[in-house]
Amino acid sequence: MSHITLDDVAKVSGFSKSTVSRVLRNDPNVNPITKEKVEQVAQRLGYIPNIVARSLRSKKTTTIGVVIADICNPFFPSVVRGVEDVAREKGYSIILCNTDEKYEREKEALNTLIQKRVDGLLISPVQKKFDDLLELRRQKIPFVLIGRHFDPLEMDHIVTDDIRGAFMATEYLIKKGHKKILFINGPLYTSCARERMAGYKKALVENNIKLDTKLLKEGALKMEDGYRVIKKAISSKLDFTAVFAFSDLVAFGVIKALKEQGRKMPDDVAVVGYDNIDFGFSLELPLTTVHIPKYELGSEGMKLLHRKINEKINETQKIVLDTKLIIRDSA
Amino acid sequence: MSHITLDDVAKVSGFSKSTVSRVLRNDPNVNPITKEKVEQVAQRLGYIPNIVARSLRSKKTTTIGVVIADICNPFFPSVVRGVEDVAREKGYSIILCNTDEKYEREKEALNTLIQKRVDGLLISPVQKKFDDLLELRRQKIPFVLIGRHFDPLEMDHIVTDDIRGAFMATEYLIKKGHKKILFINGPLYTSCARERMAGYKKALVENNIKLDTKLLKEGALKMEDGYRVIKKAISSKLDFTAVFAFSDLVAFGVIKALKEQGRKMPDDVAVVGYDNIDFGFSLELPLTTVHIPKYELGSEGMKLLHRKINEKINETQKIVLDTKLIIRDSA
DNA sequence: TTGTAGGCGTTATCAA
DNA sequence: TTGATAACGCCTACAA
Repeated sequence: MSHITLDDVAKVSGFSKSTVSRVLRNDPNVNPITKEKVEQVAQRLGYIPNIVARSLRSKKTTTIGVVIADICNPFFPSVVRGVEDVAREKGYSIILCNTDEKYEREKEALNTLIQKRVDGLLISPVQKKFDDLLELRRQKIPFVLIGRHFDPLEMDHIVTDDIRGAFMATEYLIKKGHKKILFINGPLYTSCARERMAGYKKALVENNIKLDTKLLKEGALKMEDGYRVIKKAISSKLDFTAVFAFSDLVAFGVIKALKEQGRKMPDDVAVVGYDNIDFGFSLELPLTTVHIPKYELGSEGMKLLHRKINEKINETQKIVLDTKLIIRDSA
Repeated sequence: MSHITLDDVAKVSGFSKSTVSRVLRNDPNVNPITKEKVEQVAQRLGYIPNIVARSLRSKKTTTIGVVIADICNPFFPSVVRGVEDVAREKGYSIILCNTDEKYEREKEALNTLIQKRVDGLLISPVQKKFDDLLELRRQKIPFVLIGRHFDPLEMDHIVTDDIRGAFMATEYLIKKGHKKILFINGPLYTSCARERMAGYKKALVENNIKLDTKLLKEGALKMEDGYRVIKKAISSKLDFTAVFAFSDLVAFGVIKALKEQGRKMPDDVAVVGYDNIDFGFSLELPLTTVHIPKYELGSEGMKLLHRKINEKINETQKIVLDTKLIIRDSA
């Protein structure tokens, strides 16, 4: 309850509200001596600017919304950290929302964030629907998509080269002699799942391996999903010598299931993950995986958003970051 | 730029601003028919409440600040998730700030958060200084400390029973026959490091083992710290048969260094961590550790904060959650 | 149940 | 360089 307002500082210092406001905003159009005096009074009274009031008047909240699936998914902390570092540097705070990949939650989050008048948004969209994003656009609220994008819709985004990532992973397995590569993909409503599928197929085609749709699974997001798919695959006697998982998390489930079945890795079955999350290196079986620049996804995404907010850029900006194959012991 | 304001809805619907305001806040004192009409108009015009304006007037932002060391530290995502789940349920958003254990950063974060008039704060304090927290108290802004606390200062907090946690870990090692237990503790300016030290000593005393200060190291927070301490200990021919690390992260560094030295675990050296972070189970060497209820630290912390904000509780609330020893393969 | 008036604390605009 | 005045969009108090 700092009851001290700009008005109080004005009265005590003897200057007008406008002048005091200028001083406190570091407006250059103010006499240095005045500035000094006002600052001293403000200091002495313990004045604390009310950003809510400032926001109402200036229509800027210096706050941005960050909407992700789940901060507990080891993919996201680095992304969020990248965002926050750049945001802080530019004078923004971030409001964090988890959607758990549920469209309704995403919609609610965006609604709240719109009502709170954030200056912009960074979103890793669920992609089951996108009406909420169109609404954002209609409201002319700047936003940048992170890690996923909508093909036909022209929306600013920053993603990784997942076609190439999946291609590298698959080709690596093929070069190792594998022909029956079980691909446990993510939900196909996500752009990254579709692109990884494209990369997987491309590698097969270029190496003259016929696509076997029985080796294509989709919808995996968590460790349990990988575990379940493998258990089922084995009980139904599916024939495969390698697994390419949608994420390291899914790969962990795969490895767990495979181990329970007594399959040796990488000899009986080779496993490749995706994301290169922390500690993937110190696992029982150090994971071969595709590295995604998570921190940069966040930091560069925030930089783009900042430009979108402050410059009037009309063209859609699309940033694609490189992926990299990390070879360890699991394949 | 939804230019539609409450005023517009009032004019179009033919009612006054107050009535419209009542409708939109679900104030019971309004004729259902009126409510219906107003809601329809609001809907038709695409009215979006401006929470900034509401906050200025009502002095409530429905936003709380969450100040932690680093979301990339695997300890924090669950904590933050616990906070966010409860916050969302109660109608709050969370602004996330990382301090990297730097007091200046904590102070800046709190400053910004105060200026943004958050309704309350959840803080995992750096503890090198606490002037900023006293300022918070002076301003009568509700806040709850998470995971750390200040002994003499009466501040609301939620922590885990680290004396007991460290006691259990140490005693477990002793029962296994270890007498020379290297304790790589965290920075002693943190309450949890001091309490774990107390638990460590208590276990020694109760088992008639003389404390060897050469086996006491402090200040470790990251993986590198654990790695470095072990390297140095070995090069200086320090004699130890077990290591109790401040965190799983530190333990990872310990294990790495030990492995490089060709020491077998747990036979040559037993290692116990702390926190029970994800994937600690699937490491090359599944980690024996002390479990901390991270999610509950966040969710219960948020519940307490919510009570602090809405009820006028004067007594300091102190919550202590249980810790639990998780025995796996590293010790 | 509804309406009127005023103010929350700041910045924008215009004038001096 | 400084000041007066009017918003920003909403809610609170009080009156009708």
